[in-house]
Amino acid sequence: MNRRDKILKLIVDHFIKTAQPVGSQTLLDEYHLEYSSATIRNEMNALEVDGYIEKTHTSSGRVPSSKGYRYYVDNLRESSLDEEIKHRIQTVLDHKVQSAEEVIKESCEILSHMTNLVSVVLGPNAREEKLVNLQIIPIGERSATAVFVTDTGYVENKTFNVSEKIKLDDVQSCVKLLNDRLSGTPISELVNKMQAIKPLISDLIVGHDILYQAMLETFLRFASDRLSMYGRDRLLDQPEYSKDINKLKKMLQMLNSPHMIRDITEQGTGEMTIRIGEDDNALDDVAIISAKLKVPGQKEGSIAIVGPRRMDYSKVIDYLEYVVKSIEEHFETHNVDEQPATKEEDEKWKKN
Amino acid sequence: MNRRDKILKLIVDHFIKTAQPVGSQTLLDEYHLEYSSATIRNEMNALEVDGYIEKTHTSSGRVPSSKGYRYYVDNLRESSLDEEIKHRIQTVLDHKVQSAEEVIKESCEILSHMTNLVSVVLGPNAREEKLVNLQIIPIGERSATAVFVTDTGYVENKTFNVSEKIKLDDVQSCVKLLNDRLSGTPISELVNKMQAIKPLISDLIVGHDILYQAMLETFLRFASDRLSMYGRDRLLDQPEYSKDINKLKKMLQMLNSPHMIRDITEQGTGEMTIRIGEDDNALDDVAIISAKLKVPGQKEGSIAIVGPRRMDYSKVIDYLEYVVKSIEEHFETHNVDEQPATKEEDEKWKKN
DNA sequence: GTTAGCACTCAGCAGATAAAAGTGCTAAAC
DNA sequence: GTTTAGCACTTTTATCTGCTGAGTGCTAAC
Repeated sequence: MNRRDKILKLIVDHFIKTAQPVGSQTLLDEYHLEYSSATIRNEMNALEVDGYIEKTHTSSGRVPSSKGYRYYVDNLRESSLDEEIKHRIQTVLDHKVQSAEEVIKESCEILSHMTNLVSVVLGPNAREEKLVNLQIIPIGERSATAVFVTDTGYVENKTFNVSEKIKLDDVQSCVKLLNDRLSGTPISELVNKMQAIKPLISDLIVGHDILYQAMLETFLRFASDRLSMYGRDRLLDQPEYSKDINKLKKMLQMLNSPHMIRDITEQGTGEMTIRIGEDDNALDDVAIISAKLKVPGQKEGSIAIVGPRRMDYSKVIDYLEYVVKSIEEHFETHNVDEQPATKEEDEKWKKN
Repeated sequence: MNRRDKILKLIVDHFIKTAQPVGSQTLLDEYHLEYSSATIRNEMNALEVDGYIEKTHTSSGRVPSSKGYRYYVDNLRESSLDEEIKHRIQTVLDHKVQSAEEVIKESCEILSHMTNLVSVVLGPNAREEKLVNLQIIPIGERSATAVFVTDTGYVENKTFNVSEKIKLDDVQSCVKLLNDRLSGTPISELVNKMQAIKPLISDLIVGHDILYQAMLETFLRFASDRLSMYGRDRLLDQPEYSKDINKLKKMLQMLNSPHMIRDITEQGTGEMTIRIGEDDNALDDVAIISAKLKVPGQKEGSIAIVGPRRMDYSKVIDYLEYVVKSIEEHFETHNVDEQPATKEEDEKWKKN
């Protein structure tokens, strides 16, 4: 590894650990480098010019930029799998009586616990679920129910109040428009598409915002029904959030937002997608590491780790990869429903 | 209402609204009282001597004490039911297709939303559920599973690792002790009883803390399976928590703790129990308003509102009462399974 | 190309000071 | 015997000031 890369790696490593901007002297003191702080400063300057690191103010230490993290993830990180995660996951898998759902749940809890980040699961089946039909049914003078039906037969509904009287014909044409445009849309794309349609609805009908809002909320409920999160409270232990409640609020909002389902689902080409928020982006100071999860007999699901950009990528990526692989292998080789006990296990039970 | 009460009421009212200590001048300015600030000060002094209000420091305004809140709740508050909550709950109840569980869920979401506090439900059936049997089953050299079974047939298990080898005999006698002592215990009392037994176990077995911890965690999972919470994130909007993350952490911890189930369940004589934390108490700066919920055909459940002591008691109590009563009446008069449509409703459907 | 040295920047912290919001007490007014 | 005006006193909070430490960038020498 060349010197510049080495320095970038150390900066990212150190910042991940301390959450403090890192300076040339600190780096020298901490890692006993064989060149002077001035040299490091020169390299840092170059790294900054190229956009890998940033300063928080003119005379501060450096902080990795989004680009810097990206480069780190792609080229600099070293793998880090320890025995503990292996052992804990193995314990879960050894425990035969559990369903796939339970195994996934427990694994994600371990994942969250060991990374101190939030883990999110989009259950199998849900990833490719499509909207089939949408209805708005008046159930009184001033209230109506929005109903969503998906191709897996799932129904979600939400009753809402309308403040003014809305014309039934308008509602009908609005529903027709929505069905024409949205039928067959996978739920992961639904929010995007709905946003695109919004102006069309607003032309069509008075009080469109109430209608639109209601549908969005129905969808939100719909989404959160198939999205499980573990370890949300652990965010409080991350210094970026414990020092700035507003950041925490923003983070929680985004975890609850209907866009979450898309962010988890939207995969790159590989098995694992690493999304690092850009400063100008909605993701902001957030990183999402998500992986596909294939369990035989079920459609594809996803597991993701969500946290601040300053996360231990090496650890998170390797842990997540290990967990997903372990679960997949487990369910490929074992048949969940009829579980033949191994000789070894038989003996243990007899001892009892 | 005598003058002292009036002043106490205003202090509590104002503090609930602003979360700031309230002084004599503020009170005068804000509420145009017909006596001077000096008189108010005298009364405040008396109220402080009697323990209804406190100072945060020598020359600060006053803050209601636990006793003050209590008195306020019992004697001073005025009922406050607005149309909005009635309307929103009614909308939920009008929507006939929903099960009791769904109705309760939606109502609690409304409750949380309109009070900006957390609402907690202990589902019907769960309140009187009793532990029947407890087992610890070794499933390998270094791991074991704790299993809980209740009288409703519910089973919860948790696999855990042991760091040292624990003798099987010890485990057995430990399990026996636990079963002897705990069988038939309602889940609400389980944590208390377990705590009492802890020293006995520690005499009995090496590595007892791991075992005890595992059982506690099993129970925690058990408890959280039957406890639903709504609006946890709204705590962030309460100034007491948005200014002091540690308080927030403590609050979340207590919401997650296995004691929660007891705090929600432990009822006084009436339908509604109002628990206001004492300073020296574990509840600390927390108030819990909980109500029994009886739905025909199911055992008793509970709905509770949890938040900082500084909460709008008038609103919370009346809202909660209204919601519980509405749900109960709804399920008393309506048979959920076969729903005869009223004439009025018939017509609405035909119009469609 | 590397590094020692130096001038410069800026956040953060410690005091100092002043203002604001309170209290308690006393003595006069009602 | 209350009530209240007035005043001295206390404490928090905000603002300014100066100082320190961690950092940078640049230049000149190695």
